[in-house]
Amino acid sequence: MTAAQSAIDKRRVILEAAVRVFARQGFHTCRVSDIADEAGVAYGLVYHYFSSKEEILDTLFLERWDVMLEAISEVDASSRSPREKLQAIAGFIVESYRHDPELMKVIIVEVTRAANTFGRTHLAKIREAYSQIAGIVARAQAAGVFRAQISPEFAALAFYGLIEQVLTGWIFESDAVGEDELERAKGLIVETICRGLEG
Amino acid sequence: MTAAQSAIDKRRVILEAAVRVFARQGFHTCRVSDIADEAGVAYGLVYHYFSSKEEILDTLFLERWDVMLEAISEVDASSRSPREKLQAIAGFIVESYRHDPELMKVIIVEVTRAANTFGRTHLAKIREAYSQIAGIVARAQAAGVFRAQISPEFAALAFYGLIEQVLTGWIFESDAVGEDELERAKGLIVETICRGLEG
Amino acid sequence: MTAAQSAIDKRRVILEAAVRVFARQGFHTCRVSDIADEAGVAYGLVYHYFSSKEEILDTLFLERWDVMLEAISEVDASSRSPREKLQAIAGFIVESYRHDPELMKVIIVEVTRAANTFGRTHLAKIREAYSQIAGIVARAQAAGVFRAQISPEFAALAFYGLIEQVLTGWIFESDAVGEDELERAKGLIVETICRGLEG
Amino acid sequence: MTAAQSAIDKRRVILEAAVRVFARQGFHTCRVSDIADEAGVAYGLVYHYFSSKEEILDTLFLERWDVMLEAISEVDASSRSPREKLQAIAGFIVESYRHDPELMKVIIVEVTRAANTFGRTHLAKIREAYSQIAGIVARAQAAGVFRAQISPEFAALAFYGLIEQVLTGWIFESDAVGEDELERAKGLIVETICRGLEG
DNA sequence: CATGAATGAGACTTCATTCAT
DNA sequence: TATGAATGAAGTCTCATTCAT
Repeated sequence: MTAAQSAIDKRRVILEAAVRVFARQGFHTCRVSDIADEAGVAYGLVYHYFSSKEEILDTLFLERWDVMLEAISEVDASSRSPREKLQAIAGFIVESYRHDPELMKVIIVEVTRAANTFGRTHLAKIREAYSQIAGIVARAQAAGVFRAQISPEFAALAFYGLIEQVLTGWIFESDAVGEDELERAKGLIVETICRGLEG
Repeated sequence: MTAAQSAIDKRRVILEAAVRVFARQGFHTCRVSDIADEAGVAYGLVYHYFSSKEEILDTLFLERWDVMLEAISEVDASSRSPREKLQAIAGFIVESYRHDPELMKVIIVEVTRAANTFGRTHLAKIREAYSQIAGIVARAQAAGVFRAQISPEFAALAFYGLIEQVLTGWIFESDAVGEDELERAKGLIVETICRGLEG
Repeated sequence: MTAAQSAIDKRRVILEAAVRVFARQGFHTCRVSDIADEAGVAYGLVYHYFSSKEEILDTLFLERWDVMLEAISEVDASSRSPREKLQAIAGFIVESYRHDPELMKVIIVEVTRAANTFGRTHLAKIREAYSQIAGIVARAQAAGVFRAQISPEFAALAFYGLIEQVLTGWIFESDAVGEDELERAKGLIVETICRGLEG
Repeated sequence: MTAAQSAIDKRRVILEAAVRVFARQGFHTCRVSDIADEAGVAYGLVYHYFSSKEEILDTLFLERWDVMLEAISEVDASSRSPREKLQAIAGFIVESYRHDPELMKVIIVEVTRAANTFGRTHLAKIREAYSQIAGIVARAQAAGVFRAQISPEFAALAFYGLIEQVLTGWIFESDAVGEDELERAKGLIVETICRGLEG
């Protein structure tokens, strides 16, 4: 292993430690030293790789959010039906939670729902996701597959708000969420948003 | 004015000042002295009426949330159709925002979306609202008006998540929200949740 | 009962409440409002009768200490033998503790042993007691009843230090002190100081 | 000098500064910033080494008290006569005062005589000293060197109370205590407690 | 790269005391 | 006399960040 690789590794070790610490204690409650301890590195090293505690959270958010934006783009570019596209997006987010619940908890609880602090900072980035979803809806409406009564922007808010609320529910449920519940939710999200309660 | 009234007034003055300060600066960013200054009272008087900064926020939340829970109960007890009930609830919340946007901002941003701090504290209270909404859905399903595919709990999350996301959007929109947009949203919320995008 | 008597009573009620509160919580730890609550009077009334929290303690100490100084004077003026005089003084102090342990606790713990704060304030008054005792010893030495090797001032410190340590031991013993132990101590104090351990 | 040594030094510098500040202003009256200023270090460094102002006092007390307990143990283990043992203990304490009067002032005034606060915290530790002294007396009684009339526990209280009162007298005497007075006291303490005033 | 000692601004909370009624 | 609301100064502790080694 080269020295450069080691450096990259340490940076990654700190990021992964930060996920666990943020998930456990919350961004505001934890101290930088908690992250250093969890990573098993010295106090000051965190500041060698990141300029502030905030930058760590920013990095975690942006890395993951970009992955999601790309996933949404790919979905949108595919030849699926509108409903299948929403299905794929919901599925991707639920899978993200299944794969790394701690990271998703941090991103939702500390960023997208922390509307006044980090949410505000990343508002533009968050809205990119809404825009893409709105684009899917808009084209579905143009194609006559979705009705035009509900504006694409409103639809995007509704779709994303629903997903976020479901994830938040899981995050703060005392019990771990079962595999089958995760699987079922994927379908229900889209069923609800596309067909409604009255069905 | 009696002394007792004056006391109640000062307490109210502090609460209303806190709404403005929390809305403007955020709960964590503001200092207790900011609240005292905004209320035009001495520092210590805040602690005469409240045991901590947290208790002020708790008070604001509980006062307002109880009003909402009662409103939901009344709606539920009425003889409206399920859809009209959801319509009335969405309408009530939107009206709350129209009437006092700063208070609603504080409650949503600092409590219900601050999932890790105050949201956690008031989880049980917040879930009471979900439960009542779920009850409306459940009875609608039993009556065959709503389809049974989507569980009442999931439906409640979806309904409330949608509303919260719309309000959050308004809260962080740079422009003030127009009267007609508020009015239109009341209908769209229920239309979306009941009929879906495909409608 | 006249109005003037009522006023005197209230003052006394506050003093007696203060004894209980000081004994229970300590002078520094208790708040003026604790005293008011214990006395069943309004907050501000305490300041009607006393200019400060300190003055309450001063009053308690001076009232009781003057009684003791007078008792010592009377003993000294009597025609008893030196040893009987010391015996009478030790007996008086032990009886004071038996009669009102809370008041004695306050005076010892919060004043005479609080050497840096109130002890300092009342140093002169406390030394009056030492002086009187030293006088008894000095005259006993002049009369050849006590040996001259130990200076009267040193003897007074020894005598009073012994008594105070015994009382302090009782005060912080978890169990209440038995009647017979109190009675026995009266004799032991003087036996120890007059005859020594080697006897 | 290594970094580790430097760290230890700073901790010691703070402790020694605390002794001077506590002796001069008293524990409750001084501020943590006074200690930092006296030590010539930044405010926060005090909290780097100690978790609270209390812990500083605790450390000072325990360090010194343990030295004394050990000295008493050594004395007790020696082959001296009972009276010589008491003489050695009294001598050790008086020497402690001669060597570092400020530290002794802090320990007596702020801990052993602060019966309601730190004295209470360290009651068990303080009583260890009484117990050891009582042990010396008990064995002297068993050997027939001391008379059995006075219980060992009472004798220990008397002995320690006498010493503490003498030291307290010195501490609050306006003039510094002369070398010869210190020397003379060593003998008088034991002479008084062993032979009594009547001699 | 790595360490962790050192810095110091900042905020909450307490509570003795005053004063209008 | 009596009340208790109102005042505001003061002090502890936290912790992000810097820096010498």
